[in-house]
Amino acid sequence: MAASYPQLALSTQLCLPLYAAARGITRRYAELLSEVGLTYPQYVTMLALWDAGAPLTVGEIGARLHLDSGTLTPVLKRLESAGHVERHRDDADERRVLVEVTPAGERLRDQVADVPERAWRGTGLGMKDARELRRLLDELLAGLDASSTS
Amino acid sequence: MAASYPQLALSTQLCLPLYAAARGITRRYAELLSEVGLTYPQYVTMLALWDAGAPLTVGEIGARLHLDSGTLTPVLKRLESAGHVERHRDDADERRVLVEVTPAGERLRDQVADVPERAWRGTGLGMKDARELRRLLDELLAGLDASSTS
DNA sequence: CGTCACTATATTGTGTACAATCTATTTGTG
DNA sequence: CACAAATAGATTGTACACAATATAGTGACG
Repeated sequence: MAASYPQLALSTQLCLPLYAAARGITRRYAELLSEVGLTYPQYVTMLALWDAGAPLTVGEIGARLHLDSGTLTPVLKRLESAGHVERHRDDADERRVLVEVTPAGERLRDQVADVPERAWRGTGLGMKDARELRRLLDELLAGLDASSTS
Repeated sequence: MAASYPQLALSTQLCLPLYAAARGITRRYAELLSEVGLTYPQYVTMLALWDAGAPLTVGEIGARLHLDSGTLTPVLKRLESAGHVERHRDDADERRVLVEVTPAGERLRDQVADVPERAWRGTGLGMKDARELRRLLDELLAGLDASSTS
């Protein structure tokens, strides 16, 4: 008879709900964002830029979103051809590329201002649970960063 | 002066930590799974099949993992060509495809038995926090399912 | 017994993710 | 200053995700 492997049982896994919940909420955002022609990764990239209020390098965006240039470069190129951002080499350091929000990209902000509320509405997650979830995820992220760096 | 859009501030977003944490833990699993030649989606597919202890249809796997055939079909084909599963049309209903774990796929179970523990080690997430995180994610998943169905 | 709505899976096309590698700069260090 | 090591992005190749569509099989109803 085969061993039971309780540590592999689907019902005890934490990674699967995390994986499924992330895709689930991302899918919901994506439906709302398609109205303005943005994908979810494009949206969070814009969030990072809007939030900074100043041009960011590719690396700085990557640090905020935990994404590398292999993912960001094509995302930024699509945002640029859509007219939401502009990219130019930094004169002070020609290795770096500065990404700047255009006026059109700034106007996009109005159009997505209600997306978070619409996306989370109906998930049944209360304010208190949302805060607790956020705390646990931040703790997990900090742990992941710490142990991958060392 | 531009409006401040507090609901779009990175620091208040819940979707971004969720997105980043899911990719972070998936990446860690992927590093460990590469030792046996599995990707993370291939691993969770095997988990579902091992867990069921009997052949599952593509749809049944999809229901457990919240994935559709567009994602699962290529994953299952790779698992099949690696010799971990076999796929055949269900005689009773030719629309369905039954996926069965091979003896080689069964042996794989031993080799990944310690992956969850190794993946979570060092994240600093205690047993209590892990349980709480699991509860919140399940609640979120239930909410997402409920509001997408209606 | 057709046939039409429904179901299960596969295919196609677009857009990520990410490891590995490449190229152009920059920054010590002697 | 020469030049090796380090850094910032871009490129390449593989593998998801998922919407939209296509295809094939099933079942209920007239």
